[in-house]
Amino acid sequence: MDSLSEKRNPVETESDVLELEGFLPYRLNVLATLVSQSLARVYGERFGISIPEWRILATLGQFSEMTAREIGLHSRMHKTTVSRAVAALEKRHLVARRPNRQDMREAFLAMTPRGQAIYAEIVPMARQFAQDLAQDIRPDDLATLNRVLGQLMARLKASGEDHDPDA
Amino acid sequence: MDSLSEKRNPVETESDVLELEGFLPYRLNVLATLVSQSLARVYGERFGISIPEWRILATLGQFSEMTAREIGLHSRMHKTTVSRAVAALEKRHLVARRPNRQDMREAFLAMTPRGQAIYAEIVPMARQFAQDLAQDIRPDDLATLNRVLGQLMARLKASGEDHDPDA
DNA sequence: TATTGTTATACTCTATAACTATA
DNA sequence: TATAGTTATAGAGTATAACAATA
Repeated sequence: MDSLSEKRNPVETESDVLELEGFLPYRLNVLATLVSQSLARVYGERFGISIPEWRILATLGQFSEMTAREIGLHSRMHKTTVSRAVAALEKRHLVARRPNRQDMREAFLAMTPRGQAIYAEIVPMARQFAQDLAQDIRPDDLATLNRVLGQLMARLKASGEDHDPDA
Repeated sequence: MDSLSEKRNPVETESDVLELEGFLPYRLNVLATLVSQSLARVYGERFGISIPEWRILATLGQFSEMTAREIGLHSRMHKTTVSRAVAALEKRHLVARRPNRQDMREAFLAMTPRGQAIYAEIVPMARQFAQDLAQDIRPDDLATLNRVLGQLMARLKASGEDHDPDA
C-alpha cells in the first residue's frame, strides 16, 4: 500500500478514510435492524410473537406441515432457535406436532386453527408494513432492489457456506 | 378488510399466504446478518474487534475527535453500547480520552497511534470485502441499490423516530 | 432540572456443546 | 455411527433504569 503506486487512481472511493454512512455492510445492517424492529413491534405488541416465532408461522403458512429441521432450513434459523420458538408456540397452542411413524426422531409440525387465525391476522399487517415501507419507491427500482439483494445473497452463500452446517 | 370489496384486485401479491423468501423485511434481515457476520469475521479474527468497536474506530477515523454522544449519533448505537465499546478500546490503548474543560461531563475521544494503525489495516480489508461482495453487480444497479436503501431509511426514520431518544 | 456518561440488569437472537431417542 | 431434537449455557447486541458528576 505505498503511496506512489497506489494513490494515483482518481476513483472517489480511494482514500485512507472509510465513510461509514456510505459503507454497504453498515447501511444494510442499520436498515435491516430498523425494519425488523419496526415490523416485530407490529406483531409483537398485538400477539406476543417474536421474530423466530413469526418466521415459523410464516413457514407453516406456506407449507402446512414441516419438521423442525425443514423449518430451520427454509427460514434460515438455527435448530436451537427453532426448537425454542416451536416450544413457545406449542405452549400457546398455536402449533401442534404429529409424530412421524416412519421416523420417530422427528415430528410434523402444523398450525392449529388458533395459530392459523393469528397467522391470518398477521399476514395483512406484514404486507401492509412492507407496502408502506416501499410506497415511495418506483416499481422498477423495487424490482432492481430485489434482484440485487438476490445477487448479494448468492454471492455470500457462494463464499461462506457455513451458516448452520448441521441444520 | 371484507372479502367482497378487497379480494377483487388481481395483483399477484394478493393471497392469504405470504412468501417469506420474497418478503422484503425478511430478505433484508437475512442478507444484513450474513454480511455483518462475514465482515465481522474479517476484522474480528485478526484484531479482536467487535462490530460496535469497529463502528467507533470508523467514526473516529472520519472525525478525529468526538464525544461518546456524537459517536453514538453518527454510528447509530445506543449510549450504553458506545460506553462499553469505548471502555474496551481504551483498555487496549486503541482510543484515548481528553477532557473537555468547558464541559467536564463529556470527553473528547480519539484513536491512539496504535488505534490508527489497526484502523489503517482494517479499512482496506473492509473496502475489499465490500468490493468482492458487489463485484457481480452492475454499477448502475449498485447506484440504484444505494439510492433505494437511502429512501427506505428515510421512510423508517420518518415514521418511527424512537431509535434512541436520549442519545 | 437537564445532560453526559457509567453501571447493573435484562431481553432477544444466536451459537456450542452435551445430551436423548431414535435410526 | 449418524441424525432429529432438546436443554444448559454462553456470547453478542440492544435496551431500561438508576446513578454520579456536571451543567
